[in-house]
Amino acid sequence: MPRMGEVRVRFAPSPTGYLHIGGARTALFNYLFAKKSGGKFILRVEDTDSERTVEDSAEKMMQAFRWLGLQWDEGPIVGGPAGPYFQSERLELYRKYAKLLMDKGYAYKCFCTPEELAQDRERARAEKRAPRYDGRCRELTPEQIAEFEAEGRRPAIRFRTPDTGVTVVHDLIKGEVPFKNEEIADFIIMKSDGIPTYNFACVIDDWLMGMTHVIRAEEHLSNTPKQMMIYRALPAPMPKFAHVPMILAPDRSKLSKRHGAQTVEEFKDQGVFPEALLNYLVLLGWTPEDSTKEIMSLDEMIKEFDLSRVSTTPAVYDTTKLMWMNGYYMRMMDKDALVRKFIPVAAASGLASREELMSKKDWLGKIVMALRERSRTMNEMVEMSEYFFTAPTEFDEAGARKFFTKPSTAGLLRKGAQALAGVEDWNIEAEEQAYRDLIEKEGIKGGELIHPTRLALTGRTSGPGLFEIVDILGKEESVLRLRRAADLVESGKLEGLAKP
RNA sequence: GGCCCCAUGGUCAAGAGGUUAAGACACCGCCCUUUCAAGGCGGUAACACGGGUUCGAUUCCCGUUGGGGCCA
Repeated sequence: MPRMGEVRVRFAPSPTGYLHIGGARTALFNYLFAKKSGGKFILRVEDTDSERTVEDSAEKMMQAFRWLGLQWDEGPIVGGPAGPYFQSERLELYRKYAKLLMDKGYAYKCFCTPEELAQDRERARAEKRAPRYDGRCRELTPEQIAEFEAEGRRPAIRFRTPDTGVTVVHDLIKGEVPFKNEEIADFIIMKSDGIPTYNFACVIDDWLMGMTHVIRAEEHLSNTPKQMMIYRALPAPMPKFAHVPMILAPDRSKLSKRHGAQTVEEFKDQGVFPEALLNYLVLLGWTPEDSTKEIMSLDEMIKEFDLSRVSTTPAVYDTTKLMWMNGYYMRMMDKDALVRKFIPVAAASGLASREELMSKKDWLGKIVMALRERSRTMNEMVEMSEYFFTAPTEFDEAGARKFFTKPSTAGLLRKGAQALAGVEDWNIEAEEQAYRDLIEKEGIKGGELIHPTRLALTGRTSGPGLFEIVDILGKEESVLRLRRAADLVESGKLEGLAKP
């Protein structure tokens, strides 16, 4: 049994696909609220709609939670005292309580077929009336019921809503939200196939699982009075409700597949760090008391989280800021951590084998530190590191036009190669000194040698400091690439090698 | 269509009757500099509209418009 007074909250996804960022944010708020109050965070899978349930989806979502570091206290895999945590395994429970509500007169059998109901809705729409159930099966006599059943019709079960009065939701975020009972038509709690509807299963589970607070997306606010009616009929203690504003796509519409990256998994695949994603998400709809403080660890979020500071305004997510934040986390990360994260991504991209990478950790450390301030995601970093692993076969077009067209450049590159070849003790200072000496001897500006050298070494015009590159590449490779580039410049055959 | 929620810069947002209306991202400029970043400094940019209430409304109330949600 749950401890008396223990806070219990849940995140209850429908396994219809991947965990999207709106769901992740709602789950995060629940998690923070639970941890802040020393309570339990429960995961429940709402998989009663078999048509919409996607194979493996629940597993994928759980993986996403694990990756984010949001471990649930009760739920699938870990179990718990209030299980099972899959709704599909709780059907008997819903049937039992639906019967109880019928016995008490709060619910009744409805024999209207989905087709008939659809027709009614159609007609209502045509007549510009609110489509709502007219209560036609409300007062069926036992004889009529027997007759329908004799015809083989399977009834749905409807909840009888009050005709008068007001149901007010005392929402922890929105405040008092009143709904006129007359606006709420009798609604189905069990479909004719014996499957509960969302509103019903949700109440039965939240009740039986001992939820003290229901923190969920605002799209459920309009469903809440119906759920409250069920709690009262059961009767069951009512949890406190908190509806968090939605996260909208950049065009201000509801998040959907056509809006590009918006699932946790996609961000993971882009090389976004879980701590950065979490940090970004927590700021969507919530600010700590010191609103200038944006960078927060999960522990700090737990310490500072407060439902009263959750905003009432829907938020549009902005991947630009997420990317900035990820870059910030990257810059804060130390060498070893970066190397650890770099290896799997680099291996997956085919830059080098995992084994090879594992054997060159010191060398990778230099790469990672050179690129740390220039990349926002691990994927970007790996992409930028390419030339450390393979000599460039193409050269930036604008760069080649600028730095590889002067005939004197070839000679300069050769002299540069020679200078580097002469460096005894291979370290950044010595390498730079060799180049500086050459620059002085030639009486040229630093850039005249440095820019063509960078292009020769990397094929690119931007990147880490030249001597960092030279140092990482090593003497032999640097000299080789410089000579090869010199040959190329001399040949004048830049066509075909230029990358547009 | 009915009901419900929401409305501060391009985005996230603070503010809760009297403020030069914070901060962050993005953008622009300057500095630093071998490039690109990072960093530093500075800048452009907002209270949707109309009525009230009030000595005074971004802030409170009503409406309009717009967006979102639920009924589906």
